[in-house]
Amino acid sequence: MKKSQVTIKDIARQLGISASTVSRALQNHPDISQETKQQVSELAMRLRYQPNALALSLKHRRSKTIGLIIPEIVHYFFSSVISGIEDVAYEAGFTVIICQSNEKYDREVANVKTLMAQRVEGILVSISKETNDYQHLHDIRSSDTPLVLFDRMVPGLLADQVIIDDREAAYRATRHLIEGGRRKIVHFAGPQNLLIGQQRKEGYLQALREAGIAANPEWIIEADSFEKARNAVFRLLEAGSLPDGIFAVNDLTAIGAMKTLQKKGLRIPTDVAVVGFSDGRFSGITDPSLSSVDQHGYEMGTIATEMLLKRILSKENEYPFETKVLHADLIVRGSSS
Amino acid sequence: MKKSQVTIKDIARQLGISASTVSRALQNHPDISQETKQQVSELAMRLRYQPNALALSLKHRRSKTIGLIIPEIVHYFFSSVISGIEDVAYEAGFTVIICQSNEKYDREVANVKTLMAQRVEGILVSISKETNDYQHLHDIRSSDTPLVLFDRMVPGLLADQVIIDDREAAYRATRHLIEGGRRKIVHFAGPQNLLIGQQRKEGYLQALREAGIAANPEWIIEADSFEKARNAVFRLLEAGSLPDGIFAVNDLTAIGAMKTLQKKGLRIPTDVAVVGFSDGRFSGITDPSLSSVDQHGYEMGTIATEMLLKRILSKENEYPFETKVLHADLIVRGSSS
DNA sequence: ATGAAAGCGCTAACAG
DNA sequence: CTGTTAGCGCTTTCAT
Repeated sequence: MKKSQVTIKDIARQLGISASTVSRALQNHPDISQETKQQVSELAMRLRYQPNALALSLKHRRSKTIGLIIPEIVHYFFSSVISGIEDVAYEAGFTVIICQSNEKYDREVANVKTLMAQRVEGILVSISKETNDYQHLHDIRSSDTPLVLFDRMVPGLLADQVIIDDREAAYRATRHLIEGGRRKIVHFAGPQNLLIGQQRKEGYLQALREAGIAANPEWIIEADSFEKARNAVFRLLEAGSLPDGIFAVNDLTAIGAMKTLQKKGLRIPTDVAVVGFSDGRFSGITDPSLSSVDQHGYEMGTIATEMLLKRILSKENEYPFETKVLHADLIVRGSSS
Repeated sequence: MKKSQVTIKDIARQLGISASTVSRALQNHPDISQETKQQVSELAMRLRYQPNALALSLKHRRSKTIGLIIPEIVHYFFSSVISGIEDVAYEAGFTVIICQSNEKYDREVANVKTLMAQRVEGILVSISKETNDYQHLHDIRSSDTPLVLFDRMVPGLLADQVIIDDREAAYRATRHLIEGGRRKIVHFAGPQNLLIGQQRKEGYLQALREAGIAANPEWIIEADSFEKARNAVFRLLEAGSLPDGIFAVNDLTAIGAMKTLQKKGLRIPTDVAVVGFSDGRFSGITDPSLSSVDQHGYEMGTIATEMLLKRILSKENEYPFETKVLHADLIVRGSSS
C-alpha cells in the first residue's frame, strides 16, 4: 500500500491557485508571473513533486519509451548491445523497456504484446532461435510503430536492420586458417533457420571454394555450445578423422573444441588451429588465447537505436528501409598462429 | 509519425454502442449479453485492439511495472540476476524497466527519478561503486514505494535486502588455501566503500586470524580487474615477495593474476594457488580451471523480486524489513588443488 | 496573469 | 442489459 504521490493539484490547492497555473509555472510559461513561478517551484521542490509520466504520455500520446526484445541477456554480446541501446536512448530522454524472449517464440510474441500495450514509440528486436513466423513483427509495422532488427535479421521484412557482415567475417576467418596451411577445416555451425547461422556457414564454404578445397558435408557439424562441441570432437576422434582447423560459430563452442582436443593430447594451434566468433570476454583468457571475430556489440546497439530514434522523430512518414552491415574484425591470437 | 492505435471508442462507434459497454464486454462482465460480447471481441480482434496500458495505469493508479537499477548489465553476475528478476516479474504480470547506472552516482540518482516518474510500483537496486550518499534511496522509501536492495547493500537502510554471505564465502575460500598449506596469502580486494569489498576482506582476515597467521597490510592490495591484478603481480615480483596463495575479489582479477604469474614461469597451483569470486563463466575455461565462489545470481534475482512483489501486493502497511543472506558455494577446481 | 473546461483512454459507480 | 458521468494527472485552448 503506497500513499499516492503528490500531484499538480496538491500544489494548486496549497497555493490557492489553479492547476493550470501550476502546470504553466512548472513549464516556465512566459504568461506566469515570476512570483507565482517562485512559489510553485519552491513548493514542488519541498513536496518532492514528480510529474506523472503516465499521465503525460496519455496526454501527449507519446510515451518517450522504446521497447527491446532480446533472446537472452546473459550473453556478453547481447548485454553489450543493451549497453549501447541504453546509452543512446538515455541521451535522447527515452526510457527502455527490456523484455527477454528466452529464445522462445511464444514469449517473444507475448513481449511484443506487452510493449505495444505500453505504447512504446519504437521497438528493437533480435529474434529468438525458435522464431520462424514473423506475423508479430508485421503487426508492429502495421500499427506504424518503428521497428529495427539487429543481429538476427529477417530478410525481406519491411524494417530497418543492423547486422554484422557475418558471411564476410566467416570467410575471412576461414581464409585465415587456409592461409595458415590448413586444409581439413571443420565448421561448427549455428542453427540454420537463423540468418547468422546460414551466413557464417556460407562464408566458410566460400573460402573453401576459392581455395579449391572441396567442401565435405561431414565437416559441417551443427554445434553451438561448449557441450555440443565437446561431443562433436569426441565423435571426430572416434571416427579417426581429425581436422587441422576448426571454425566455430561462437567462442564457447570454439573453446569447448579446443579444451577437448587438448585433453586428448592434441596441441593448439600446431595440430589443430581454432577460430571462434566472439560472444564473451573469453578470448584473452584461454590458453592459447583464442582467435575470434569481434562483433562490436556496443556499437551495434548504438547504431540500431539511432536508426530507431530517427524513425520515431522523423516527420516524414516514409523513407526507404535500410539494412546496415557493420564490419566485424578478425582478431588473430594464439589459437591459430 | 505513427497512426494512433485503436481505442475502445473506435469499437464502440463502429458497433453503435457505448464505450462502457465495450469495456465491460472486454472484461467479460456478467451484465453484458453474449451477443454483444461476441461482436465486441470479434471486432476487437479484427482491429487488433490493444488496451492502452498507460491509460489503465493512470486509472487504476497501478502501473504493474517495477524498476531495476543495476550498475552494469555487461557482467555475467548482474545479467543472471536480471534473468531471475525478469522471470519472476513476468510470471506475476509485471513489466520491468531496467536502468543502468554505469557505476555512476549521478546516473543512479537520475535513474531513480525516471522510475519514480514512471510510477513503478517497486524498485530493485544494486548501488554503484561511487554511491556514498543514500538520499535518493530514502526518497524512494518516503514515497512509500517498496524497495529491495541486492548484492550491494546499504547497512541500516530501511528496506529489504538480499545479499550473499560474502564474509563467510571469503572466509571459506581463504581457509581452503590455508588448508592447502599456504601461508603467505595475498588478497586482491574490491572497493572498500562497498560492503561486499569490506566483507570479503573481513572473511579473508578472519581465516588468517583463526589459523594464527599474522595479517600483513601489504598483502591486501586494492585490485579488482584483470589489468590491476596484472600490475599488482608485477610489483610483487619486482619486490621479490611472492605469495603462495591469492584470494581475489572476483574471477577476472584472479585470472589476471594467474596468467601473469604463468607468463613469468610460475606454476599454478604448485607455486601459487588461486581462488576467485565468480563473475562470469570463466572458471571452466582457464588452465588450470579456476576455483571460485559461486554467487547464484539468478537465484538472487528471483528472491529479491519475490520480496519486492510481496511488499507491493501486501495489504498491511508495515512488516519488519528483512535482510536475506544467501549461501554462496566455494567450488574447488584446479587452480587451488 | 490566471482560471475553467475539455480531453488523452479507460473504468466504475449510478441510473435507468 | 446498457448508457451517462466523473475522474485518474496533466496540458492546452479559450475566456476573462
